[in-house]
Amino acid sequence: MDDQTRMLTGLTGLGGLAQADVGDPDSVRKQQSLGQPQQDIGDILQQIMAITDESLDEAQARKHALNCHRMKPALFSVLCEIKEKTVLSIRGVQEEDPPDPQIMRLDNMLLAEGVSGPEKGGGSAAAAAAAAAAGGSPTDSSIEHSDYRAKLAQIRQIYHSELEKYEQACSEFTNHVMNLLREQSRTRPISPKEIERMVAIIHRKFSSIQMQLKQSTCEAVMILRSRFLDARRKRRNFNKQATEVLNEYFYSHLSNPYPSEEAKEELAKKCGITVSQVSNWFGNKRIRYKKNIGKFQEEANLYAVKTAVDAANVSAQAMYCFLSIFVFQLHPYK
DNA sequence: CCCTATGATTGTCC
DNA sequence: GGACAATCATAGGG
Repeated sequence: MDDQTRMLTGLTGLGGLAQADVGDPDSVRKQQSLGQPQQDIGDILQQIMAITDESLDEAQARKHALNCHRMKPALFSVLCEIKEKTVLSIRGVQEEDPPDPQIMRLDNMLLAEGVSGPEKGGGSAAAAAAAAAAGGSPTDSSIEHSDYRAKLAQIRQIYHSELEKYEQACSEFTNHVMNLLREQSRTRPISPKEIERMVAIIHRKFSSIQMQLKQSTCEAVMILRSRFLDARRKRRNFNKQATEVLNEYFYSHLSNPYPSEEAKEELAKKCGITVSQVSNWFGNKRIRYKKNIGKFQEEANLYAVKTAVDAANVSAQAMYCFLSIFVFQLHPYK
């Protein structure tokens, strides 16, 4: 049982006492006489304990009786005071929550993606950014571009309608609770401060729901982005010459196929691809070669022969030169 | 249409 | 931050 419920139960219990008192003016005098305070407290406790067994109607009647009781205002203020001292002082301090970093991240992302921002600029800007990031030419991406925009708009629309629903539900619920508390504050010791805090609690609850909405919207946008922007979807094989250059390097450095940063740049330039593409290529090549050396044997031989021939060409020239000199030395002036 | 090749991404490890 | 391993998604050949 929480504090408030306990307080309510206690008061309705007193209401029961009050009802009995109203019916019998003598009992007030009896109660006020110093002779039987123990007895009275016993009665009150008895009734408090009994209240949970009563029906709603009975409780209502007791509440009404309490409201009419002449001691009620005094009792009420005492209860308020006690409550203020205990409950509020314990819990009333650690409020004022700072802005949640998680929700701020989500907000920023939704804004950046054009979901939560102003209607027009955001979405198309994001789509344009998307197209640019994808590296596609404006013409060939225009179909996907508009598709992307349409899907984003759909997400946006769902997001806003859900948000509106949540906000409406939140304010409806808040109003309902506030009215209820105001109504009850006529019988229970509820201060305005407490109502305020209850509203804050409700808002926190609803904002956690809102966060879930934001979270799932972000996920949807990420999925959409990945569907449209994932470079794997736009993969093109490198041209033959580029593959040749890369393979030549790979097989001629088979004992240590790790090109330096400079070598990568050189290869990238030769092949007309980016350095990271070179890195990807070597990463893929190394792992795939290692996994199945047999499969690559033929290719390896091919490039080995190729480089051998190249080397031979060079050495043949050298050899010819050397031999010429040698022969010249053997047979000068011949 | 299925299967393999291949470029890119993601997550993990050092 | 790079290497690696697993995986994705498409290209391309039969």
